[in-house]
Amino acid sequence: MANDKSVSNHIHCQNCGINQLCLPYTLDDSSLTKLDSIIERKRPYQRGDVLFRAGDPLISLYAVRSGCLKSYMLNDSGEMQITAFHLPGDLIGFSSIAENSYQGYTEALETSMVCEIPYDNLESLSGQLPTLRRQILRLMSDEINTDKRMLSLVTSRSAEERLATFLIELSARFRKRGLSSREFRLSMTRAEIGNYLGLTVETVSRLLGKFQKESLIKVDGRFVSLLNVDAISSIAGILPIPCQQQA
Amino acid sequence: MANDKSVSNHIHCQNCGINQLCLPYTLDDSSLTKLDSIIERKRPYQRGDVLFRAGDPLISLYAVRSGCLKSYMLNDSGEMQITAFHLPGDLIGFSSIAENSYQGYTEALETSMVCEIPYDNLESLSGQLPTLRRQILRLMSDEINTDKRMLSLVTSRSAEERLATFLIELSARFRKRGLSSREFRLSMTRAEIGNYLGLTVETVSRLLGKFQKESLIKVDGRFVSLLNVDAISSIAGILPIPCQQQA
DNA sequence: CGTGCAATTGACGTGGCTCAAGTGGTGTGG
DNA sequence: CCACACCACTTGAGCCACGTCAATTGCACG
Repeated sequence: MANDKSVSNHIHCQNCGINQLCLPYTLDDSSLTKLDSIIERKRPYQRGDVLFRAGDPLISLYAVRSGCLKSYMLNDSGEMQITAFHLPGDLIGFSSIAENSYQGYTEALETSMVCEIPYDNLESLSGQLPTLRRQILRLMSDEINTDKRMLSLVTSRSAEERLATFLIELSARFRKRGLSSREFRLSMTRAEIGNYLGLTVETVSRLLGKFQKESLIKVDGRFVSLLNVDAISSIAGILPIPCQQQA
Repeated sequence: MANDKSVSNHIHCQNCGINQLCLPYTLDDSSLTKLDSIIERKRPYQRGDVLFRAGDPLISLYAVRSGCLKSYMLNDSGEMQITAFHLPGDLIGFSSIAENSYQGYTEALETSMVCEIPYDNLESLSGQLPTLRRQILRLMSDEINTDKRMLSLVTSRSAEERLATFLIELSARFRKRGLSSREFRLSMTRAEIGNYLGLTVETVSRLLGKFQKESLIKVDGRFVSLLNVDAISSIAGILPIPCQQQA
């Protein structure tokens, strides 16, 4: 409990299985060593543990090594709005740079390992390493893109389309990480999925049931198998016959 | 029509009225001169003119000098989803860095002047100028933040709350630019507002009428006056008594 | 003066929310 | 080992905010 110093000194970016999804991508050995030297690795976070809260001064960005976390904001009425689920390789905290303080909360959904990257060190290191600088920009740009696509999803698509998109994108993220894209375990509750997609728990539950009845997926609690990826994709808006309706 | 070379050589970042909202913020004179030297300024864009299209290779970021523009994406069915309205000082194109190609469309809503900032030049210049580098990160971080707040707005707030928030935020952006925050002209149509907020034209029109009937605003075509900013803010969710409901 | 788009307004339909009840799994304490 | 509490999840019934469809008006432009 009191032990808060770095553990697992044998873990380094150099031998991290997901480094090509993370900051190290494209870095040469010497740059990688420099980056590795500023990163701190701590004990795992347990379900419900909070990495940071809105208003806390920005100290570090976080890179997910293992597990799953959620980021959320609280509005003026204290209601939670989940803005992202984080998987291994994801970087957390970009939204906090502008104000130099965290703009929301990040919390572990299950036992998770994260790397802490002191922001000031990263900032000055990026001055020396052009590839690191470019990778930071790439990752931030990517987050902007993801947010815009998410915006498009929730402003104009039906509940069914949103959930199908959620499943397909989660599946794709697992594949990128070398995990099964056809069968996986949801780290988040139905309520959290609903909150993220702008739906209620009941709607999420009903739709998962519907998808199962239509043999698109198989659901067993938190475990999901995608039985008909093409059909789910087509519901998600990657339509097979998109321009059939005509003048 | 064919004249595509830089005009208005007398315009420089140094004497630009909105430079403290834009990239130059915090730059010293010598850095400012360097930045200014890589920026190109072209003829104004007219309503409907497109700056870039999804898929075009990323050449430049754009800074708005005057006017108003919209950014949008097209989904697989070809439907437009507006992701941002841009006012003077805004930077456009951050979402395109990751893939090195534009990820959506940007189009002028009215006659607009923009500064074109060749991305490769900006990238290498940012290696020499730490303040410029930090400002880019700040602006990108800010955009991520704005998108997350927008996400929160459309996933969980009612039509009335969304429109009120839209009016309040637009008002705040005008104030920042030294314009009236109480009376302004909308550059976008009702349909564009609705598209942005995830509502239909009809709903936007009805709500503007309702707000007017309640003496919160006065509407005359594209001209809007905010008569009761506090009341609109409170509808927007900046509630006067946010924690009154208790256990 | 006619054409066309933006905006308004009304009538109507419905997707997804709300409320409510019930089930199942899991951890805890007796 | 069981009893109980708690939480995640499911399922049904009813309702309402907002979308859809349609008609009308107003304004700008050629």
